[in-house]
Amino acid sequence: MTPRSPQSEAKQRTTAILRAVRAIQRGTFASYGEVARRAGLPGRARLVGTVLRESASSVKLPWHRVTGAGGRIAFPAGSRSAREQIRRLDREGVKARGNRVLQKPAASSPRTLDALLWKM
DNA sequence: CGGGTGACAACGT
DNA sequence: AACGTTGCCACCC
Repeated sequence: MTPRSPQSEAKQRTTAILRAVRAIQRGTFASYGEVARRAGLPGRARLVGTVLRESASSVKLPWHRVTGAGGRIAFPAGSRSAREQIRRLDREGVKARGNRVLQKPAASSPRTLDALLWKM
């Protein structure tokens, strides 16, 4: 839909990504790759990271609900950001050990989509 | 145009 | 489980 100027396209991508991130339910989490897919941008996990980094200081987002593949914390272990993310997740009932988020019993299951796609 | 980089992912060893 | 590789994509020099 609509205009196809290079910058407006970039803007649309950003919007789609932010929307996908905001849609992650409290107490759940999703990987960069999954956020990208939900935003209609399969294969652009890195873009998700880029957008989050740029939006960090300008927009309020549940950024802590975005993890690396399989629940891995993307920030360096022990870094300020990593601890902050783990603390925020913990407050929502999502526990982590080391730099890895543990699966939450009933609530979040970021695996379901993959499970369906990959018949696991 | 070419090379380096990064809040990534998948695969192999 | 921990790395190293390769594929990707957008950006910046």
